Amino acid sequence: MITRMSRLFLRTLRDDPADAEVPSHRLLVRAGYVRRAAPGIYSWLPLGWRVLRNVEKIVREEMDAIGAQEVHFPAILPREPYEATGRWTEYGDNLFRLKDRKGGDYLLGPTHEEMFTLLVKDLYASYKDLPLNLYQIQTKYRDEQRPRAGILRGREFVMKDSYSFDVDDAGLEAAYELHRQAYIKIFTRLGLDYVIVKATSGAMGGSASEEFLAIAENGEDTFVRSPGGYAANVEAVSTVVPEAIPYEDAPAAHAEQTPDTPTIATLVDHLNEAFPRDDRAWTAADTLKNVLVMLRNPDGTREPLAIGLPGDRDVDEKRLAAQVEPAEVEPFEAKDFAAYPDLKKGYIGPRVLGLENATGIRYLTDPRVVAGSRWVTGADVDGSHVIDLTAERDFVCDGRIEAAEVRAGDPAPDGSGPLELARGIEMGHIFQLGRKYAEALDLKVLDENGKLVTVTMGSYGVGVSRAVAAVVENAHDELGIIWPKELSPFDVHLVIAGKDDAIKAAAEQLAQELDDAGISVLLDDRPKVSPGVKFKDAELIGVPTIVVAGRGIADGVVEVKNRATGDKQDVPLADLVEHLA
RNA sequence: CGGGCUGUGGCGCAGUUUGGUAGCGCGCGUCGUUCGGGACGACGAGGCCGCAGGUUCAAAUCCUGUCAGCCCGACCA
Repeated sequence: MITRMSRLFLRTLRDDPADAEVPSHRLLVRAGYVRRAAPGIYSWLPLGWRVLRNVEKIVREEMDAIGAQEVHFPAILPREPYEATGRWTEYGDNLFRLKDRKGGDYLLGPTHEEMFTLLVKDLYASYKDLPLNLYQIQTKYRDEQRPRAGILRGREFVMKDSYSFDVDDAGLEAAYELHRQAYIKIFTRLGLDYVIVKATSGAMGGSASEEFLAIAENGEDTFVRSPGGYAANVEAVSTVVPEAIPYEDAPAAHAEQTPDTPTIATLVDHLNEAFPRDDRAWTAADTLKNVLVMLRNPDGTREPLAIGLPGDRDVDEKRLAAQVEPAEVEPFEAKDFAAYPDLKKGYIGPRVLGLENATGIRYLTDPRVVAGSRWVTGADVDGSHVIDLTAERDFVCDGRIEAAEVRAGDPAPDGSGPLELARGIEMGHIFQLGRKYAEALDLKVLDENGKLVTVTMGSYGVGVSRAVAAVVENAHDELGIIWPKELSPFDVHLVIAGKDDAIKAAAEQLAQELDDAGISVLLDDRPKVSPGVKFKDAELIGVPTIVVAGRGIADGVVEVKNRATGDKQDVPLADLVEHLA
């Protein structure tokens, strides 16, 4: 069927909408793909709906190809399963909750682990039924505190989620690898510039986990990569541990007066003035900073934690949070200091920290604090620091922690060169869930010995509606969108440029021929619309091939334009179908 | 939840300081001219000025409250 612009439910906007900031949001609204219905909630117009379905088609094909079977759950879900896994409360305000007329609790599904697990439990009971891979393409609901960036982060969005069910770890790993390969195909077909990064498992629990990030300036996730191909989420980067340093001949630690040096900067200045080094100046990296936080465990108990790290680095809150999960990090407040009189704020040293020392506070250090490394650090007396305090000889810690910020130029853990920081949009997430949900919901099967075993699961997601926006972020210019072939709402945008009946007739015939050949056509047959407007709209809408039927018709040719490159070429009418096929 | 900015026809905005007939551009309708890079003229339709109170003879404009949007931060399987 030929789609006619004269009848298409579409209105393009000449100006950028005032409430849109990021390119994908601006362009999808301007070009008439979506309209905002409520904060973070969008309606899809004919053009947008076609693109969304194209994404779904790619996802379906690749999921079907690995033997996953499509199902469809309700979006509105009962409370009980989410109560069983603790997520009714864990999700907090992010959950859209509602009540039925009898007062029963329901929720709009933010994700469907529980429902899939229960469905399998409902029907299957034997190892012979496994492995099993199920997926759905569903509308998900999360009442985000601050939806933003249009389609990129909405409160209602379309997601493909799939789940694998296996009897053993080997099966889970195979299912995971299958998904990984399928995702590579999906994101390649979407035309996204993406990277696969190691991720932390987050609140989902489980172990192995990777994220597929579309590389984009407007992305919300920071990741690192090296020239040698290493890539990881910032939370997952491990520090390269320096060699231990022999310390037999190291000078003894000595406490010195360092009045009015409450910050690292003032301390370094004071050191260089009062205790200059022979070889070089003191820097912040010579100091050992001890940061205190309070951890709140899921059961509500609180426990202090001290973190020792080089003074030139700050604690990265996300990295710290990922390390101490499921506990939550809270600030160490004045009243907490009051409870530990040995802590001298601004002059805290490792010798009062640690389970075996005065305060009994657990003390974890950055991996860079290796045996034999020498530090300037607090002397636990107001106005005094210790110089040459040597790790292992003069103090010990209770363990290591990866909580220091990662900086551009830091070495990649696999030796593949210096790290670079970049931003990405999370497009897919695969992980080996393990038995967390199966245990909570009691999904067990009989194994070949007739013994009950808990099923192990994997969970895999693709942001389908988000992909539409991510692709636009990746592929646009100042004129509008530039769709990759597989996503474009149409194969060809045919513009009638001219009022001649001969031009119209030729264009109509071309449209029919293309359509007959299975090439979908958007025909701009709007009467009384000037060619300039039609060209601008075509560029804004972003169909990759624009064909102009205009003055060339007299010579038996049309102009074929490549939206991406701007290349133009005259093609004889008779050759057009073959040229575009 | 903190900080900043903003709510006026479908879209983009002016008007608010100093209260007194609600305006401009785009878009939309009719007619005519135009027709390869967002054409022109004429006439026209469309607005409880976010909402609720208050002050006043009179409120888009002043006061109080409230709701919403956007951006930054915190949060985010």
